[in-house]
Amino acid sequence: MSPATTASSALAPTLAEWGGRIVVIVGPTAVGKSAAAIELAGRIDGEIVSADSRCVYRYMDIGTAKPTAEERARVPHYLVDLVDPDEDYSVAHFLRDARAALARIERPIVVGGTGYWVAALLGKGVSASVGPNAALRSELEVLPIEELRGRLARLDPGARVDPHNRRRLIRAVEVVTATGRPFAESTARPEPLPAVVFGLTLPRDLLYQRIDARYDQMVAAGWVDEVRSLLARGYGRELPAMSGLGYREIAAHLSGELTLDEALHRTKLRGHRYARSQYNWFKLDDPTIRWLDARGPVVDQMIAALERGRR
RNA sequence: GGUGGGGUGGGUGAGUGGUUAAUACCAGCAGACUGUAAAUCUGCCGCCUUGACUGGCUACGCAGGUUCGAAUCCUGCCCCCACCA
Repeated sequence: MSPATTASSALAPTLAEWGGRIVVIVGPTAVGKSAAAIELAGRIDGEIVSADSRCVYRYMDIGTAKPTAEERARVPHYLVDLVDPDEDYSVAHFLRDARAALARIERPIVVGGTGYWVAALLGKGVSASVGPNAALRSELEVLPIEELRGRLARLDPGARVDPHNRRRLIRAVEVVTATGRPFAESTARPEPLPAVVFGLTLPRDLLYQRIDARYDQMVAAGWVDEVRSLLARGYGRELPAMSGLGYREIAAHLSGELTLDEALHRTKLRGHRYARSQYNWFKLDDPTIRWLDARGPVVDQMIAALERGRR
């Protein structure tokens, strides 16, 4: 429970009063989701549930644009700094933890750019309750892809999986092996959570400018040292946690493979691509998302929409 | 001034007579998504045309030439790089 709750709960509608709907803020990277969420939280006495696959890792703060200590002191944040960079954390953990958080927060604001996670939380996503099988994975990893396809076809002739996508093929084999049932039947569909979803967006060229500027700021804020200390702690760049934009590039710079400028440049370009791909989860023509131009008074607009929704 | 190397589609850069609108990568655009999701994978990507299979046009520094046919061979010119003077 937030420290501010007592003071303002009389004024702020609870989740139940909003028809039990959870506020969700989505949008591409660097569009301003976090800032908007923090401002919104301050005004409605809300608490933030992060749906960001990079913010769950400890020691990775600058490059993931993790909310700062000050921000976290002002507004409670959930699902941040949960695991060390060499630990497993994936959508299943997220669903478990996010649901647990939602269950004990009165006015949750889910904020995140990880489309798959948000979709899963809202009930659109699916996930089989089969954990990773490291031994099997490493065995399949080195198999020629045709053999991998053949293996899945023998286990489950009807499985529909992208035949080019090794990772998906492996996952399907893993699931079918564990359950002994067709892949399609292993779908676990979580019950949908009622939500009001706000999307923040910007024209592409402006968004790219903001992405670029943000990476410049991150470097100025000591991002290179952050990566250096991660490596020094023994967190190698091959870790999934290190797949966050820029970490491997900066690691390559630290080992002399790239100049800092080259590393930064590549990171920016990957950032553009990432932003683009986020629109595949949050589509501008999705009628369930209330899109707002990030240049506008988005928090006012959100509050107005929520007020309207109450009546 | 001389010698050698080179000028290819937004960028880098393959290609050395036909199967080449032209490999690949990047950028850009669109899409997929059952425990790595900031991951992984797919499609498009000269111009015009067709709903589509298609059809047409223009292209590999510039200008000529050889050839049935040239980005690829020859000649001249322009520009760039390296070395020599």
